[in-house]
Amino acid sequence: MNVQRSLQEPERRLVTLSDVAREAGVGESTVSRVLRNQGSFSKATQDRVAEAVARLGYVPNRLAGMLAGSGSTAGAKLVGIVIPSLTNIVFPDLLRGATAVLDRGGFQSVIGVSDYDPEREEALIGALLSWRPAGLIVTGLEHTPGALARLRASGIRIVEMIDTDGAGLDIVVGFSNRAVGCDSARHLLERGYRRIGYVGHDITQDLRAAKRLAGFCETLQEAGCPLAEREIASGPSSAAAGREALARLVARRPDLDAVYFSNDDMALGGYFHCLTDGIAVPGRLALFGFNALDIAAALPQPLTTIRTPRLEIGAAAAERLAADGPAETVDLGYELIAGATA
Amino acid sequence: MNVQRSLQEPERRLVTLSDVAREAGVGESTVSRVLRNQGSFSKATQDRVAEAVARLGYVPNRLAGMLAGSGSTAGAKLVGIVIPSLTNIVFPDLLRGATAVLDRGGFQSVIGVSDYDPEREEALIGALLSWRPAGLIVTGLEHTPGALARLRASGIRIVEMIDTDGAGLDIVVGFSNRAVGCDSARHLLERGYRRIGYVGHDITQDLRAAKRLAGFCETLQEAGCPLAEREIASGPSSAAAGREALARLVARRPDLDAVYFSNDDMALGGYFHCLTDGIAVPGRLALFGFNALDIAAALPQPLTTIRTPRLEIGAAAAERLAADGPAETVDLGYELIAGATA
DNA sequence: ACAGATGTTGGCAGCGCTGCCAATCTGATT
DNA sequence: AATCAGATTGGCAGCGCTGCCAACATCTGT
Repeated sequence: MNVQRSLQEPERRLVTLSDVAREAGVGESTVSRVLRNQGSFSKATQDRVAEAVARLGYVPNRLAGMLAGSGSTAGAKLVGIVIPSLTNIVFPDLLRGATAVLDRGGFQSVIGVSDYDPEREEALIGALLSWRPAGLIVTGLEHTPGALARLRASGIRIVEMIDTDGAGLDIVVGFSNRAVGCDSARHLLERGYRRIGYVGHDITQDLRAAKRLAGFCETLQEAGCPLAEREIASGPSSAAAGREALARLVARRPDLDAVYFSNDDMALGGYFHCLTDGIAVPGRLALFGFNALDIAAALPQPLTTIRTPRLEIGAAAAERLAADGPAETVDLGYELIAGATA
Repeated sequence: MNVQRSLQEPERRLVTLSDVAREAGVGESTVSRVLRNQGSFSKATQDRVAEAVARLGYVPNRLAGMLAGSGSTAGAKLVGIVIPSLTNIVFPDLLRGATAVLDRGGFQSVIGVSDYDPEREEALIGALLSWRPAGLIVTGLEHTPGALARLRASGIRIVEMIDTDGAGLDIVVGFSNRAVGCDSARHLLERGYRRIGYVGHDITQDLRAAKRLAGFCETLQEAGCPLAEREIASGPSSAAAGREALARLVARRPDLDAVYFSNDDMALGGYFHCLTDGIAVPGRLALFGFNALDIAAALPQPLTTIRTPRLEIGAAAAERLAADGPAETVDLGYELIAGATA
């Protein structure tokens, strides 16, 4: 009850496990066992420890615990997660899916955001590795040589999320962006659209979008109906960028009858442009997005788009990380949402 | 160059600092100094250490470093951040602002997401405290008694973000949600709207929205023009929820001339309902949001809303955490964006 | 009554690193 | 040549906890 001392002492020493042991009149290892609910101890001991903990306001020191426990079976219950951005809802969703599973398994997760910068990703991987995590979840298959080397050398479980178009290091969970592009093209072709354009954002930043576009173009090509025109907005994807880019595109090519967007953010902006300029959708111009944002379904005309299993990917990544199965690629697929815009 | 051993040994031991010391032919402390670029050492030594590190593929163990360094000046360069959600863009923005500053200061951040659950927040605070962080950034001023007790007992710097309407523990950075509500009401009143309704989401989850509404209602009341009607959607805010809720509201009260939304997500849904049903905005019905989402500015009619300095709040929170100034409340204000919908 | 299970407990050596201090070396100063 | 400040270095004791092992205590069945 007396916390006065904190006012006097220059550096109040924090309560440690051995303080608790002394207070409870038991050994340190006993306290440790009780706190981790591991091994055996009597009910009486448990109560005395619990009391002592409460009385002293003891907070275990995870740093020490993980250090001491490292190298053994229990090991560090910790995983690192690297994502490129937090502003695109895709990544928070992946995070939610992963942390839900991880939390349940008693894992702590440490997150790094690379801002789509490969160099920064490499640095983050180094930083996260220095936490000695049980595993690492990263985004995409493309990494700097340095990052790849570190990941390989780490000897821990690595999960690469989202993209299955290419070779992974260990475990890969996602879907084929390339196939998404193909299916999107097929959908437009089936509906009779022939003068098809593309509106995207800076593709050097977003390799997955590039893969979708590649699949899209290829399918159009095979159908003898190549992509008519493309308009790339500089900078990251956003509704504003999509709106402006579509405006430029239709100004240049008024004959287009359908536009494929790099994602729903861009497509929403495109849709708003059509509303503003009185371009009939899909009569005059069809719009096709990617990601199935919640908001895209609430538009006056629900957007035609692709739903990706983001939470499921995050969850599957986390599950694979905890289990120790073989290296494998898990394709969770996607779903074409036939809205009212294409 | 030979990594064969990993194939033989059951548990390959990780390279440690003393391995590096041996390889470089120097003492452990020397390696430590070089790696942290602290204290003095010759260029020659530095090079030899760097080589040894590269040759061995050494990755420092942060866990050990922080444990050993704890209690001293350098201490743990670590902060914990607790936010209620990742799906509402507000929080990723706060995070971005904070981590940008924190990274620059050499801090690592560990993030916890409470899902708007106070109990879960308390648990997260406990978990983060066990990392022995230099400080903690939490969201809002309302916490469970248990959480408050832990925060107080921790003895570390605490920053509460976003909300300045109430008493904080230590440092508070944000703006007055109440004032936002008042200003929003004033704007509508000035423009001549008199039959004003409210569309919100589950307010028990979002205390800040409740404060805005309180300020809003009070100002209307003072103007002798009380809130005419309100419609609350269950669950979290979303465009779909806003759309449906507004539909219900106008069905019940077709006489309303303006609607205040709990935030832009909801307002966007409301706007879409108006487009769908041919309700003229703002002629027949004015719409007012909150948060100034990017997408709200790209609508055919830019949404009238409130821009909040999210990045700045995160950054200011991080700065205050690192510095050790006095406890204070920092009001970063907000900006009314007069769009075309109200 | 006694060996052998089973349950409970404490001691102590690390985990890998940093802080502190003493040792050594360098060059400049007297 | 002696002295000294400053630069450079290594040794070692922890940081707070967990894993391992030995020491008991208690309970079986014969």
